[in-house]
Amino acid sequence: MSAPLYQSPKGVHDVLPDDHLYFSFIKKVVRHHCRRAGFRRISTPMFENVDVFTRSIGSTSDIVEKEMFTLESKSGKKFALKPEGTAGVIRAYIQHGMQQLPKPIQLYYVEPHFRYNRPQKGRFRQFHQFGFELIGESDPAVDAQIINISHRINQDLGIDDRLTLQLNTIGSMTDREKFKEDLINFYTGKERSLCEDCKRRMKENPLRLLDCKEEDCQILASMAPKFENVISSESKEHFELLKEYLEELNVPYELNPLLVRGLDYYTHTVFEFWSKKDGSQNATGGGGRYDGLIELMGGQPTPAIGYAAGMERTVEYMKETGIRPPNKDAVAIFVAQLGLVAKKKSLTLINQLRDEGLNVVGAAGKGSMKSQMSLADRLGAKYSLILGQIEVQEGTIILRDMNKGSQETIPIEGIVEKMTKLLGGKSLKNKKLWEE
RNA sequence: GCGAAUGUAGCUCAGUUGGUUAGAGCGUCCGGUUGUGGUCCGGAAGGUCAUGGGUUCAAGACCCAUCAUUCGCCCCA
Repeated sequence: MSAPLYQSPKGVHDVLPDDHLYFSFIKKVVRHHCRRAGFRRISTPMFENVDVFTRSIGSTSDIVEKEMFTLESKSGKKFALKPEGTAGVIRAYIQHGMQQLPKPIQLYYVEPHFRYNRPQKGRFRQFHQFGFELIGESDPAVDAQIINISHRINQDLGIDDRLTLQLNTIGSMTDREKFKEDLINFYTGKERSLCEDCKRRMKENPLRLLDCKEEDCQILASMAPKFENVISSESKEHFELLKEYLEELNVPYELNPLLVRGLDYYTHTVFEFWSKKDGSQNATGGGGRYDGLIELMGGQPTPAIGYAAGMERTVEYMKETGIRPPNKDAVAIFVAQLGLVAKKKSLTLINQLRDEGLNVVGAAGKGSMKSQMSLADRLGAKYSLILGQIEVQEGTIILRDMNKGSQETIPIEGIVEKMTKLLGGKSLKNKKLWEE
């Protein structure tokens, strides 16, 4: 590739028309499921005060430590491009007094997000996520419903077979703090037997110590304190009920005691959808309960749970699975024309056909019949309508079936109705689009 | 943030141990005599060989830097 004068910065990409077929389809499926379940769409700004993220996600998490795109205003205010969706939604929830609204509050979003990390397969600096949050209900039945919706979305996108649902509970904030302490106590004095990564983990993310692949670390991990001994009976019961509900809903899951999420605000239920091929490396989405977050951000103590998934990864899995999204852009009719009078007539004809809700393209320039037909072919038009001087004079038009390669000359009178019938258009004539 | 590989036309790639005007297939455009696509045939356009330096009489090929992509690690969507 010879370098163009300008190219997109590292790790960020254009979404080209072919990929938008997938994006549109994913959005449609997400919207469908969210609406059915009472979620309403929200968009939060592309950037927030940096504190919104450091406070919620946790200042020691990787996302905050090294993956945030930060901006600074002339007056020295610090902002950050949003690295994930939940923090902004919760900020908006508190700011707009949604605490006063009847619970639960259910919100969904489809937005770009930004993380400054080294690009890789399925990992970009700008990427898109859809997600949903349910605020104000702590019952495990809600956890089951949220997981069920994400599972159903995967099913409708055709990628469910490629994924496994990993499920775990990480207890309450205090359970977890206690457990971290226990782990650190246990590992203190044993640092010599740990690999370099684990020495680092001990300081930064002790829960990950249990997840190491090194043999020596695994031996130690097997002797380490168990989370079962720390978890509160309340959290345990919550998890037991959740599992029952998931079985009732027929949602298959795998228990994964080592599943930890990278954001600090999670409590109790955590889950991720892992690729069967790449494991956690390419999780398509994940979520969990965050009962402490709203209070942490200055609101009333309120339980909540959410899920978010990456669109780019979803598209990748759809492609690998061979799922082709429907092409709503497909051209139904191509109108070819020859001569000035015919061209004039074809302009109104094209308009009339479009008013019937059909996708219609006509030759704009002055190409030959040959080049017009070839264009019709490449656009994948089902039918071509051909209007020349002779037809204009005779009051006829040629209707060509592009797949069969056959054509007939018919009266131009009633052609719009005929085409609408043939292609099943959805008339937009005399209809205000907002009345739909 | 760490380690490694790659970078030749819109796309997929050739390009011999450095040697004159840089190649193919696909795609694009135009033709194959009147107003008809998908096949076939012919022709054309399109590349300062990612960018910038350096070595050499000579560099797409060798060296360095930069940029981008890809693959591991870390982490995550």
